[in-house]
Amino acid sequence: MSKATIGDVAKAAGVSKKTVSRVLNNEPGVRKTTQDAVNAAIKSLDYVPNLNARRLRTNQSYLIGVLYIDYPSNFYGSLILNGAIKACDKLGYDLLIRPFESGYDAQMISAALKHMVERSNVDGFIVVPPLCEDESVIQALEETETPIVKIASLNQDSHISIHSDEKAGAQLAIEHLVNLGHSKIGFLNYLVGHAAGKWRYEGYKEALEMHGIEENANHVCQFRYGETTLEQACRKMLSQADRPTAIFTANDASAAVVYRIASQLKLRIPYDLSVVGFDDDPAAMNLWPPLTTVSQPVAELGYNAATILIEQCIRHKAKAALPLSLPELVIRNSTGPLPE
Amino acid sequence: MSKATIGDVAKAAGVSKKTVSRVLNNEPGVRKTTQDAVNAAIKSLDYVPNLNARRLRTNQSYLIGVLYIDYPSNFYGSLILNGAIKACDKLGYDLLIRPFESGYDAQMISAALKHMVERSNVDGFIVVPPLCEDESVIQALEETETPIVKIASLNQDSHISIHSDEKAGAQLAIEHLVNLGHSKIGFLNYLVGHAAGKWRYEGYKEALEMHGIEENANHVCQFRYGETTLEQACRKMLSQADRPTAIFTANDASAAVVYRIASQLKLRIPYDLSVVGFDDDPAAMNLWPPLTTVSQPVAELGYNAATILIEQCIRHKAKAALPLSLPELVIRNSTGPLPE
DNA sequence: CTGAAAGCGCTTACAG
DNA sequence: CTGAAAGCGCTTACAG
Repeated sequence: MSKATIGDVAKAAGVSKKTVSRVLNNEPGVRKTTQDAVNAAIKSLDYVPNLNARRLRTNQSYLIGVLYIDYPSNFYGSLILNGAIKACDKLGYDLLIRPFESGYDAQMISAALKHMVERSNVDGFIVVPPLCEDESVIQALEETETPIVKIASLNQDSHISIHSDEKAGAQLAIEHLVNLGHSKIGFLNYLVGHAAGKWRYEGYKEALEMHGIEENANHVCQFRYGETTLEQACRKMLSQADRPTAIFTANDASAAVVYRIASQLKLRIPYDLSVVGFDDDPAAMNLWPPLTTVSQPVAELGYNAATILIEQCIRHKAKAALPLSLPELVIRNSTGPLPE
Repeated sequence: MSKATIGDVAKAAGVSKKTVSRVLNNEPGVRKTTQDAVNAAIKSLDYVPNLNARRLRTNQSYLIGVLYIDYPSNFYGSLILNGAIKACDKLGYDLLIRPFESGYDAQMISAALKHMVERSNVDGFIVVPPLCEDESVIQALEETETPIVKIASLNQDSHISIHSDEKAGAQLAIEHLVNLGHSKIGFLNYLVGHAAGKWRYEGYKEALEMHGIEENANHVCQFRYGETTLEQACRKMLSQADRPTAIFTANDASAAVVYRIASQLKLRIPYDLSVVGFDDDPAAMNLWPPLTTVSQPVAELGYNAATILIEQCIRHKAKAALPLSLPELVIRNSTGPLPE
């Protein structure tokens, strides 16, 4: 097991502990032949540095915290974690997760953050939406004076936010519908207050404009998540004489609502109505016909967030442009040509 | 912030560092008045012990790892994590998660475990099914010589396994159906090879026996997870002249299959067919009519697993009887009286 | 019941 | 390009 210490390696390589330390940390100014000798000793002794000693000495924990709301079937959060773990593995960090119940309050947040910072000494935080849109959370975070990176946040002034080009994703959806001949394209947004809802709506608007289609207020419904008027509004939209022939929804969960209402109104998908969602949520796998949707590389967001947090915010390496992931259109069976 | 050290506290309380350490660790043999003085100093200095120093000195990480397979909508895994985190918070530990893709292989496992043990120095592991039923995983785990606690494992000889009384849960389901007048009660098991599948089947059998009902081989279907013959078998079972009037499924996902087949066969739930699931899986929330199912306290399993791992396996406190959580029947609308 | 000394395994600050 | 000494903040092993 990992019993060898830096002293054993130093002795085996015929150098000082400090020189071994230099090699371990890729510090410059070590002769190539010395490096090789040290590396050989490391290998032959099966040496693994003692992280706890390094932690004590450098006063860093090499731990980063992820704050998210835990709700059933949170595929988004899981993928963020997966991506972040991959980045941590690569950079020598570990991930500390901190799920909150949806009924969290400001006091629970600040107690949890205090615990993570004072006891576990996390070096930084990744904050997943919708938590990163909660001012009380951000404020509590700022009080800890610990670096943070947000994911898909509306407010990008005070902190770095990692996201994909969701607007472009929405445009992909609209373009697909226009190519199928549709011009009466509705929009159902259940994510008002989220960056995602805003960006996807912007993409919808700009794509319509690009194709010379006028936006029709009767074909657009926007709500906060949890507002139960969604179904009524959807029913109303689809019951109009001048109803849309296609609907783009800001998330797949809303698309499921459209399916239900369409079935009640005897509108067959895709023959009478085309539907495009957003998210490629596995929970939508049960929808019939299979949903055409926009998929963004969520794990990549988690990976990028952790990487930027560690390299730029913690290690203060040179800042580079933030990566912008690209969503893709996944064409399945819920979209079809404009009915004659 | 947490700048004060044990030395500052010692000075403020007029005692030695060792005595402060005794108070911090609840070691016996400190006079009450001394304790009070130390605690007052701790409070006034806002002292929080430096975990990294303790880690280095005690050669423990106060970290425990959780191994699980990551798949979409893994509500079970999430609840285990939530419960385990709660226990860790209470006992001064942190949780390191390690999700594997379902296509994992033995080499990925042992590389990941090596990393967690040698680099992150985890003090113990919690292993979630179905990973804990994989012999290659258990073997790799044993090679690390680190304590482990399994959750709901078939093999309970070599390691502690935490689970609920799933057999009793299954019996609750059958009793409910018997009370509604049913005696032709089918069983659909999609979890062969899992402890859950075994225990739920045993509960089914014993409950039938208890009520003097003979088991009918044509009313029982058992498969490994992922075998696609489930639908066919279910259709066959329900197409028989002597079909069951009620079906108990070993998990909610299988109940969803029953719903689909029943709909194809024009069997109305619950009028023509009663259905009881197991898990109370939030993914089954979309089922109509709402599914009667057995719910086990999954977060409690995670809590108990972490507690036992830390107190018994790591700290070697006195062993007590393992806790046995109790499942509950959640009656919704998929079960009704035997049709006339 | 309490304390002085040593040391866990690294890195920092300095010297050469 | 390399190293000797000191020290991070705790706990262990011992002494009284």
